[in-house]
Amino acid sequence: MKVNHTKFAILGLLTTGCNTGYSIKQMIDRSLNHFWKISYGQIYPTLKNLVDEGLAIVQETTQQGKSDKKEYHITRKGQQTLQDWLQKPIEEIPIEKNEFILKLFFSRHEEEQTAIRHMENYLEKLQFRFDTYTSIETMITTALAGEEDANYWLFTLDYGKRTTKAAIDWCEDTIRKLKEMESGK
Amino acid sequence: MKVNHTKFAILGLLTTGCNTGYSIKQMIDRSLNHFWKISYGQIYPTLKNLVDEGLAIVQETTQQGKSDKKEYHITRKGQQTLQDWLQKPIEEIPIEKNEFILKLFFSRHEEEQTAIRHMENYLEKLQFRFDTYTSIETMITTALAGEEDANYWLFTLDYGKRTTKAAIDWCEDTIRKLKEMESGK
DNA sequence: TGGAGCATGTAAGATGTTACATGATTCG
DNA sequence: CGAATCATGTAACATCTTACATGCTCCA
Repeated sequence: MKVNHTKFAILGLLTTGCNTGYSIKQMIDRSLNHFWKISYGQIYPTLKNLVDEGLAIVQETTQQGKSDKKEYHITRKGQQTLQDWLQKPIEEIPIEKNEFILKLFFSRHEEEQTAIRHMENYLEKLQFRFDTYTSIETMITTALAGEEDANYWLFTLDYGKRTTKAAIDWCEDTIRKLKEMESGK
Repeated sequence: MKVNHTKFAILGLLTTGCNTGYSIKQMIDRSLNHFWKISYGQIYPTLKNLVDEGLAIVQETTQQGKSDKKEYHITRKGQQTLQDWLQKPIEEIPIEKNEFILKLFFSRHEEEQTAIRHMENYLEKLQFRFDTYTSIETMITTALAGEEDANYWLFTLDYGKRTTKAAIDWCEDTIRKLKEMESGK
């Protein structure tokens, strides 16, 4: 029995004030981006499915002038479904498919110089990511102090920050080791 | 232009002494498991493609008694292709799709008690993973001291250990915070 | 007037998993 | 003798990405 987590991600987002496909996508890109991502190609069909299954309802707003807009709202049945999913503990820790680490694994076929350059490139990206997390954190702490969700959002961000920090430290140490390997030849 | 990393993972494994679909799968499950995984449903067709593209050759061993066994070996062209891929720096850090963090994000719909239980379950799994890394590390350090690949394998393991350790620390701290939230109600 | 943002959607293809089918050997 | 391990493979399905198509509003 396999569950479609994407469906639940969208169902969950309907409870956070996002109620159009567009705003769901935005929320994902801005806040869930470090542990989940979904494309429009999944969002719109899934939204339709949710309505078909009675987990959400849609109100089509065909306003004057303005283009069509579909507002989705979670139903009681949808809330129950979300609850059930939340209650269920996860079975396995996910495996992060990491192209960079994969390349590193085979790097004896490369020169140390190249490996070092790639490592520095990766480090830069990690630092950028860390800074992004920090600024989102500041934003949540200041702007959403009262929001009920805020605590949990901060937990997930903290997770992102800590694992990224660990990766940054690893990068720095590994660059050092690679430089030693190179000079010790 | 999208590259099929799986193809390169298999090509790379052909250079580490794995030369049957079965042994490739084993290596993936035992050593690449923390940053890459591939099912048989991908391995065998990919191996066939590699041969079609001239990146590998196959020697069919139809031994007496024993069942068929296909030994794959990388060709010079395959080595070049692997090299080219290794040279190319990655464009983006991967996003780890994490079901657990996704659930946590929506956890205000749950009771703290439940969240704590889930957290403890996750922590346990992380600790198990960490221990696995440690034992693989010991194995590589003792058994493969001379192996050319060993250094790079240890780097990737260190990455796994450090990020897992960071996640463990985060778990412990977050459990503490959740307990405070609960008692402070 | 042109670009950014708001807004919805689909079709084709890439990618990956699961379940199934088969059969030999080895070890307890 | 039965279970585990070695060994290869496919078909159906699930999942996800990319490219495309459309059209509005607001602002510089």
